[in-house]
Amino acid sequence: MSQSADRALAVLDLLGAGQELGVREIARELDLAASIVQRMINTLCDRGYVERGPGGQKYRVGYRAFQVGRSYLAHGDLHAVSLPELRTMAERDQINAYLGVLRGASVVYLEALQSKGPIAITSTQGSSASLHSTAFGKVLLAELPDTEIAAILGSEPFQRLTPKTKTTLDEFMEEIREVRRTGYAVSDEENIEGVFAAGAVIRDASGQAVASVSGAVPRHQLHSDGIDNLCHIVVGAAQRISRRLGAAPAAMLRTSRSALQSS
Amino acid sequence: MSQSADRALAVLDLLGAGQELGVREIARELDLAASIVQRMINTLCDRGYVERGPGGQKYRVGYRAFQVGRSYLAHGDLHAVSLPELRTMAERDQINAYLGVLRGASVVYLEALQSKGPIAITSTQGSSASLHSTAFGKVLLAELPDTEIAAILGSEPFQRLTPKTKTTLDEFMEEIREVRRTGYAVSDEENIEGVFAAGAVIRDASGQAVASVSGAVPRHQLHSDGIDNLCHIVVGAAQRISRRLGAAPAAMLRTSRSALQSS
DNA sequence: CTGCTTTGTTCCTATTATCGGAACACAGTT
DNA sequence: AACTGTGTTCCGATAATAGGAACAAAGCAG
Repeated sequence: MSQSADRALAVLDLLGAGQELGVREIARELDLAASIVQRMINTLCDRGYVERGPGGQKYRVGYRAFQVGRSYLAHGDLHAVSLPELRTMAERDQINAYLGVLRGASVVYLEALQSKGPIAITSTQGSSASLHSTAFGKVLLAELPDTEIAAILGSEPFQRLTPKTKTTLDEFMEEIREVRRTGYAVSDEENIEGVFAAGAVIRDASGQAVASVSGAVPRHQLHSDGIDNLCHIVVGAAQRISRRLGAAPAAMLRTSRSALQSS
Repeated sequence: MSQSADRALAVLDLLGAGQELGVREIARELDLAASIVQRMINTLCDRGYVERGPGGQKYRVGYRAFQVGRSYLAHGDLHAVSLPELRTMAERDQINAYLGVLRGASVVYLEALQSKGPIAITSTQGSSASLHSTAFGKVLLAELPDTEIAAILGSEPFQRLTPKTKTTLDEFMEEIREVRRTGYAVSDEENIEGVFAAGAVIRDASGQAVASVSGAVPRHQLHSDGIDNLCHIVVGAAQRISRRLGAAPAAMLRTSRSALQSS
């Protein structure tokens, strides 16, 4: 809506990818005149959202963006309440523990705790993952009406991430129905090869699904009853978090079809 | 420099304080017309930097700000290299461990690990602290020329945070000389009552001070030789981190007077 | 050393996007 | 029902922005 503001944010978006960029480099990428980018950079620098890299030539994300972004976790009690549960999963149960929310067409990881196990699964706090291949995505999408799910997932075939990734809407909706019945979702090497994950939704006091917990372990590490065990731990954690957010125990069972958000 | 972009960032800054605000509320705070704020909010929302609160009326920081802000830690190896050292401090040595950088007239905490000890010291990742009262501030300022220190600290008397806070430039510079001699700094209940902290700088491959480690413990928890022990641990951690960043062992001893950054 | 290229940065004015008061729709209160 | 708050939309005068061109400095190849 506001061109200048939008361009400034576009610059920030670009730098948010992680690497340092020069003014003309950014200009080329965004297809803008260097002088425009220069002005945006200056404005962003003045407010600390962008800063010069060590070399003094290129620019990168600034400390203010870090501070402001951090405050995202402070809204509500979600993060604070979930952290102890995630820690337990990671430390006691040796499960990689994640907290995520549905934003746009992705899951955004609010927290990602790595267990001390042998294999490191590399999803970090702040990163995002696709919806059709993760337990996160299934469990969060299951809350929405079918038409909306299709709209969010977009055109088929969905991106194939592993041989086991489900790439058609039919396959996916089949599983969504299962998720709605059982109250949890699994991803059996559909997102990352060799990784098995389970997820369950977290509800707030109004009964709406606001986030999701997920636990992931190396596939080969699972014993015979390992899957049931993993699902049990994840569902239990999600329920305890929901209860501490004020969700009524009864509400945690029902599958709310109301929209999570609009946009 | 760019008015619109600056105003959009001002809105983000305001929301970054943590609470949800309405359009007119923001307009009043920033002394702008509601329609301007509305346009900025729309732009910020489109890009995910701002989102509607659960109520649907007010606005808050969005997930994109979180993601972009997170990428601040990915620059260089500083955070990744420091984390294990901080963990050791927190878990093995029962010390609250912090990693901070000098930005503007404050220390910004890149990491804040709480030890499992009895007393929780509440400085969180992303928060900031004053320079004149913390070990962080002393050790980072000691790298700069005297005139610049005075400029950054601003007008006397400095804000009194505890009875032991040093509030005059003379007192402070006295201590800075001591810091330059010993290579580390302490804050004896100068920032928070009952808290004793020690800090040491981290240098990168070029020998420049880029950050600082600090360890804090409850004052009464210190034994007779506790202070020496704390300082030793902190200095050791800072040196190991510096070495892993490529700093030459010799460079870690010298007190660089070169400017850390301009602005 | 010199010319070529690329960088960040500044200048300037036609143009265009922004400003912001006023008006609207809705919600909660009195 | 009148009032006061909210978020949101409209639109013409106006002021801020756009962006090509020019500059200084740095890096590199010949």
